[in-house]
Amino acid sequence: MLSFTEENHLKAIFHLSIDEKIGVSTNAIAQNLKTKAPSVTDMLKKLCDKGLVTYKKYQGVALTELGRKTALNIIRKHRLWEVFLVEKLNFNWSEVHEVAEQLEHIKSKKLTNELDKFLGYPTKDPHGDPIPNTAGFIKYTTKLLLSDLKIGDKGTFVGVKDSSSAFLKFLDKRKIALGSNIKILHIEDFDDSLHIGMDETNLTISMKSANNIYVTKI
Amino acid sequence: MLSFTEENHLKAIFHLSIDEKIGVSTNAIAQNLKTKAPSVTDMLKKLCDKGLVTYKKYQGVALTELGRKTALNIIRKHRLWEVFLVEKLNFNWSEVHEVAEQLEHIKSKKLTNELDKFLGYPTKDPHGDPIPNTAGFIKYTTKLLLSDLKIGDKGTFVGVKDSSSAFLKFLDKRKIALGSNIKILHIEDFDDSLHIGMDETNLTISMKSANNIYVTKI
DNA sequence: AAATATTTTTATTTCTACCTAAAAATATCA
DNA sequence: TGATATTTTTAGGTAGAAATAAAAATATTT
Repeated sequence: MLSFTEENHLKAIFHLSIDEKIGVSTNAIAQNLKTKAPSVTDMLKKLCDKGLVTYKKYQGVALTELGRKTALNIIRKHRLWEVFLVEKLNFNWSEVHEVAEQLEHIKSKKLTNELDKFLGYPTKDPHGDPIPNTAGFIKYTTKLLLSDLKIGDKGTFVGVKDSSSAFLKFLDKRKIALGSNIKILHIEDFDDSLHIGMDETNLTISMKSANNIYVTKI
Repeated sequence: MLSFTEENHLKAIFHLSIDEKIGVSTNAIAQNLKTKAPSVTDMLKKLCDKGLVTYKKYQGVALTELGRKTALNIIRKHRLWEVFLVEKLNFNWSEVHEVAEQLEHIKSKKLTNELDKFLGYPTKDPHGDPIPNTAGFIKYTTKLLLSDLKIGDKGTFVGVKDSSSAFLKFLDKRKIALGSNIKILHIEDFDDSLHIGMDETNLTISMKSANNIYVTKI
């Protein structure tokens, strides 16, 4: 039985492994979990002993197959709960994270699987992130950043990279929601800001924002 | 922000105060929480410092008004989750307790209140126990034990005293469910066992079982 | 009421999850 | 490459939640 802290470390390592091809660094984990490097080192030794990560001093960590499965199960729970909160309990997508961080640690296979069934086996969470299945299989869809599109391109908004509450509220205010169709009308030379056309209105967003928006080309 | 352990102690003290008119004993709490007396003593000091209980060495504890409100909020969450598990996720009433013990510690007012709304503001949990409202008000209904009925009396099964999984499964096997109407047909002199009539069938149950079944007289 | 039994508390220890400060290893750069 | 900077680890310490063993207080019994 893993502690909350152990589970959180596995999750952090999983998320940080996405980009990094090499081992995940101690500092990166510490930053992610808002803790300090020595605490992480201690935990890595423990997780290594438990066979959840491969860890060698000064070389960073990687998840073992078991560790990966475990991390994916936590992420599965997190995302299913997010769907529940938004679809059944009237939560906004910007408020679900904090509560899901607690709910993801509830231990009951039956709970998770029945919740999945109750929600109709959703494949995406409210931020567009894929929900792993029971076996820990995760179906990634190819998506690109809005900032990768050229003038004239059209895309459908399918997810966010940074799902901070502030950014999600920013999108709400501009009525940019999952499924919105976006066309690149113009890119400002001066500051790279994007003029985009949406179903009803046109608006301007910064390059920084465009870098946090995932789209699929249409 | 209270820890799980602190919350569990408050809950234990609440439950143990129901019968006991005097302060709740350290040993009773230890037994209830499957921990040891010295651990409880430590916790009582802490809870006293936080203004949640009144505690004097060797005199037992009682909840303060704040402690009572806090305990009732945890119980409210526990029972709402039990309803959710049974009504939405196909759990049997004998399997909900363990999971609800985890879910009751999730901290989010919005979650609790939205769950309450989602469930249609239930007033009873799957075992017939009343669900406190947001203000910590709990509506007790007068009920008596099946063992208090006399021959010829009729009652409706409205709750269990001992809600252990084993006892609940025992009731399932005999098709005794909340709402069942029971008539006392005969009481055996020899061992006090009860012959009871239910909607369809007649059966015999022990006095010990009858002592765990709450009914309202009809 | 004294002797005995029980309960509760104190003292001390363990384990987990953190921390700071210092040492060791690795990385960077001029 | 050597000096410097950064990262990571070790060492040692704090705080919370538990435990055991022993002491102190309360209850019970004869």
